[in-house]
Amino acid sequence: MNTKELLKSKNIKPTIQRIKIYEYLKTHKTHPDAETIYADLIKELPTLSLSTVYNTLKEFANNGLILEVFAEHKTYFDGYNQPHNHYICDICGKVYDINIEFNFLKKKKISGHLIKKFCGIFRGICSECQKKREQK
Amino acid sequence: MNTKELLKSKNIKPTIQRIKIYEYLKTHKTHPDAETIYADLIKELPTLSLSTVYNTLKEFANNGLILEVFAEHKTYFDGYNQPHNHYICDICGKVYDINIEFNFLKKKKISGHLIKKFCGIFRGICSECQKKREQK
DNA sequence: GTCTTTGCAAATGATTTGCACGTCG
DNA sequence: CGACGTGCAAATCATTTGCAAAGAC
Repeated sequence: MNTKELLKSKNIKPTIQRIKIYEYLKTHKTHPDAETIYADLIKELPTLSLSTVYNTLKEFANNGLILEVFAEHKTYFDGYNQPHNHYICDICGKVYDINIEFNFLKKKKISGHLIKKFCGIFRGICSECQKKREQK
Repeated sequence: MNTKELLKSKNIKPTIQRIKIYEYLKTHKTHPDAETIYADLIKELPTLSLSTVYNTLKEFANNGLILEVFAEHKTYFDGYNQPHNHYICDICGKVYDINIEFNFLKKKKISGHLIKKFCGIFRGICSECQKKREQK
C-alpha cells in the first residue's frame, strides 16, 4: 500500500504535506524532531509551515502511524510504529532504537491498570561517544 | 539520617527551602509537579518562589536524591529514588509507581551503549477510572 | 566581607491555537 | 459554493536565567 492509500485508510486526507512528512519519517531512521523535519522538507515544499508539521505529526501519532518519543522537554518522532524502546545519548543526543522482549507488554493490565502504551527511554553514553572518549 | 545531614552529605547546603521541598517529596507519594509543590509549600514559606522550587528539584535530581518522571510536556517528581517505573492514567492524570523486575537493568550496557538511567512510562486507563466507567 | 542562595521578573523554547486565505471536489 | 487544510503570527505553558538583594559562615 502506498502512502496515499494508507492515509486514506486512516481517514486522513492525503495532502502533499502529509504524504511528504509521512515518507520522510519512513525513510529517516534518525528520530527527528518537528523542527528538523520542517527544515528538511521546506526544500521540497517552500510554503510549508512549522505548525502544519506539528499538527500532522500529532495526527499521525493519534492514529498509530508513528511513535512519539518524549524526552526531556523535546519530542522526537519515529516512523517505525511497532512497540519498542529507545536509548538517548547524554553526550551527542542521538536516539537509538532498542528492541527488547518485554514480557509484561503481553499483559493487558499491570496492577489493575489497563496498558495502552509503554514508552521506555534509556539514558547514558552511547557506544560511539564511548569510543571517542577512549581515543583522547 | 535526617534531611539536614542527608543534604550536607551530598554537598548541598541545607536551607529551609531545600529541607521543606525534600521532605515534601518524601511524605507525598503523589508525584507532584513543581507548581503543586510550590502551591503547597508557600503556606509554610510565604516568600518561596517558583524558580527556587524548580532549581532545587533539578539539583536533587542531579544528585540522585529524587527521580524525575518526564511525561508529555510535564515533569513530575518522585521522592522514592530507587529505580522503578511509572503508570500515568490518560483519564485522571494520576501517576502510579510500578515495580517490575527488569533484568536488563542489571546489565551495564545495552547494544554497546552504557546504561545510566532508565525511565519507563506506561499509559492507559487506571483501575480507579475503569471502575468509574463501569458504574455508568 | 565574601560566597551562596533566594526571589522576582524577564527570557526562552517547544508546541498549540486563531483565523484569514487558498484549494479542491 | 462549501468543507477542509494550510500558513502565518500570536498565544501558551513549562521551565530557565539574569540579576539585585538577603542571608550564612
